Amino acid sequence: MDDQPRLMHSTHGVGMAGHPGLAQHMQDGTGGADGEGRKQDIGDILQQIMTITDQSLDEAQARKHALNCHRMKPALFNVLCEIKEKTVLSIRGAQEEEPPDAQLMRLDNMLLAEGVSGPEKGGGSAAAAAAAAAAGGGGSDNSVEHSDYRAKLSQIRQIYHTELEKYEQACNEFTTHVMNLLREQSRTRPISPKEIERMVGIIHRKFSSIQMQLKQSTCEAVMILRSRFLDARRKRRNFNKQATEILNEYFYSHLSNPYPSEEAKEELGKKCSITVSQVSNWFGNKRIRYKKNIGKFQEEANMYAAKTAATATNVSTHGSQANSPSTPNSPC
DNA sequence: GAGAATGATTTCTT
DNA sequence: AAGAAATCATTCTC
Repeated sequence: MDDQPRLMHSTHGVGMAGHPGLAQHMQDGTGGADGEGRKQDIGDILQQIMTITDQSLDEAQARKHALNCHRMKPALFNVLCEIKEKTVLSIRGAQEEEPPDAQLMRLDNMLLAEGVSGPEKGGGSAAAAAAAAAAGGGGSDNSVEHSDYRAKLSQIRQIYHTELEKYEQACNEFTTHVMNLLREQSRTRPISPKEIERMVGIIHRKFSSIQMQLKQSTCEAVMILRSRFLDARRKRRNFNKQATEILNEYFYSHLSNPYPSEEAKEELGKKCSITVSQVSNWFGNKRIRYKKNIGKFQEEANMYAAKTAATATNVSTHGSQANSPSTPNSPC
């Protein structure tokens, strides 16, 4: 009770000193002359506001309505909003730090690159393709591993998207809810649209930090998956005997120029169930190793020369073209 | 288990 | 960009 005059006085003081809105309202009233009467008016309103909680619900409701309809209400509301705005801003100014979204961008880029976010490319990302190409080796095993990778990646993708959607939905729902609540409350307490906007911003930041966590853990999951599959690239497996045979046959039958064309590489790759780059690797290795130690490979060279010669004879005798190399034999 | 063989990767050259 | 050369990392063979 003792407080109220002080409070009224101080509010009044602020209103007069710092808030032209109320001052103006107070001055351009209908009668004009008696400032004392206006002060009394505002004092009454504040008194009513302060005591509203002591009243019964019905009384309060009626009082609330009366206050809402009061001609001074908009002015008072504006003043209170301004006071609040000033105090809140001075408090917030210090604690409001803009989180660096560089990390968020990095995460987004990575998720996009890994094919987790963004359009689905038949479940296969660049990483999956790389894993497939790198794993190479025995056809069936490789494809099993590859599909395993793809399945796991799409699982991660699916979880990521459902979670993201859930967060977005929750964020929207919560924002709408809070906005409605604040709008509703702004009828009885000083909440400016600006403040509602700021509150929405805060909610969005909170939710985006949750999203960031989701993105981070998704990235981690992809990295683990990726490392499991891509680290297996060094876990090479030797080509099967038949593939090595086919490659050697080509190599020794083209010993004078062991550089298969792109088409020849593709054909060899198909025959051996390996990729074109694996064919290139094989020929690269073979050329350099042969050149380094021709003597060591002499026996092998002779063997394949005999073999291709035999095949050629067989072909010419039977008039069949099956199994013949793409280029005529040229024994060294 | 040591060393050879081999497929893949990296770096340099053409 | 393709290939040579060096090197790495794994697998095979003894």
